[in-house]
Amino acid sequence: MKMENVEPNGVTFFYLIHGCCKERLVDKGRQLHSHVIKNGWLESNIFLANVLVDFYSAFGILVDADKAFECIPPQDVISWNSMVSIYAANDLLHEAVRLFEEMRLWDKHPSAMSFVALLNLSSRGKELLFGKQIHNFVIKVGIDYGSVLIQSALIDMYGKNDDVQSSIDVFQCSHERSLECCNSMMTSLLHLGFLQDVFELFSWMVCENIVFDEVSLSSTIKALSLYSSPSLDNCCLLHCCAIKSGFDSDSMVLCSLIDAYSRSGQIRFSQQIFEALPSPNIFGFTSIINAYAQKGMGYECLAVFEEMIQRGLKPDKVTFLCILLGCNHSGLVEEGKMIFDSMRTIHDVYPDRRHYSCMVDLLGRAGLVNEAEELLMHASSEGDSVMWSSLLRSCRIHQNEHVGRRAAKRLMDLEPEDPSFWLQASNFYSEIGEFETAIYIREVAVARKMSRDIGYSLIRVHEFH
DNA sequence: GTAGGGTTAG
Repeated sequence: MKMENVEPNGVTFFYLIHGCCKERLVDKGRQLHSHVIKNGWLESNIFLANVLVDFYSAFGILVDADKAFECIPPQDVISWNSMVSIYAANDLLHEAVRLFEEMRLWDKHPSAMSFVALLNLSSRGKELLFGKQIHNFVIKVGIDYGSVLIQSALIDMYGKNDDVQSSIDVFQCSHERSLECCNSMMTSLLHLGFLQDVFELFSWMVCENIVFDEVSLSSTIKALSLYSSPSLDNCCLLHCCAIKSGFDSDSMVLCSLIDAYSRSGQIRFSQQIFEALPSPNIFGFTSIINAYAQKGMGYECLAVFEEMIQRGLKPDKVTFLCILLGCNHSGLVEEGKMIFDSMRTIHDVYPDRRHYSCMVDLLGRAGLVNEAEELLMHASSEGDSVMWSSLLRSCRIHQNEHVGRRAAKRLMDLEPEDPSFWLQASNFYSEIGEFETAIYIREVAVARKMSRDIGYSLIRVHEFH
């Protein structure tokens, strides 16, 4: 749209660049940037400069965000905070800390947001000590200690660093009634596996008339899913809750419901939810593929995957892992091989350990033990104990003595301290009739387990060759 | 007349 008789200025461009950020228009934003430079607005308008930093960071173009930041003549606290957040989001801990230090040298006073950015950094980087230092620093400086933002960032930081008690302590001293703190507490509890507490917190919110949102609800549904077998009643209860509160069109809520229903054994409800999704995204597709995979419905996984491709969605590592699991649980060997090969060749997704592990299992179960071993060696020169253990199991089932010996040896080399792998190796040797070796390995395993349990070595353990 | 921001899936 062209504006007539109105001369656009810095403020106009501020809104335009903001819009490009929201609408994901990277090229347009770049054009606007050069326009801003030509007009010499950057030096006189800190708002404009700051929105450019955010624009580049929203697209992950760190280099240009950095350049835009350097162009701002006197950066203000917002510019600094944006850069610290960007470094934090890109896991550049040292750069973020360096910038924070620099900011203090320049005598720019950190705001609550500065601390939130640093706390997020320690959450992401699992830096508990650093997080505690920031916590103490916040108390010392006394800036906005009571703010909901800082409280919820602290609850999250302790939760992500597995320190549940500190997380609860902060929550109990915080604005307990704030949605932000409740949600952070719920995600921490969920992350740490305190599922019952997630339900209790949710009930408490309802009783206290704290209006929950889609994050609280999806966390609660997720907690339900993680129960070994959620009851259908509870799934329906939370589903009704979603409908009543108007969150039944939220993608996150619906994905957790797909998961919860399938785990409760009611895959048809998962199907219904998926089919009713107005425009399923990659999460929706992967949720239903995962549900089918867990139920051993391999062909359904493949059909949904096909539909996903036809809609132009790009599958990622998680999607492929779910499809391969589906093929594995249904014994679809050729299909699994085809999908696995297509990851790299067609979809430009590189398989990691989990995909290789799934394929080793798939091939091994099908009796293609040599092929499985070849793939395992290809995954990494070492392989890992899970893959070797799965291969050894396949060798036992399909009586492949040759590969089995190698797998047993590798497994014991990789896990000298884990008796369960040694017992598996021992069972393999009994299976192929080498009872002496089987007994020897079992004795070593038992001795090691005992010495580990007792705390010191009772029996001199000889290396097995 | 213009801003940054907590939790967030498969």
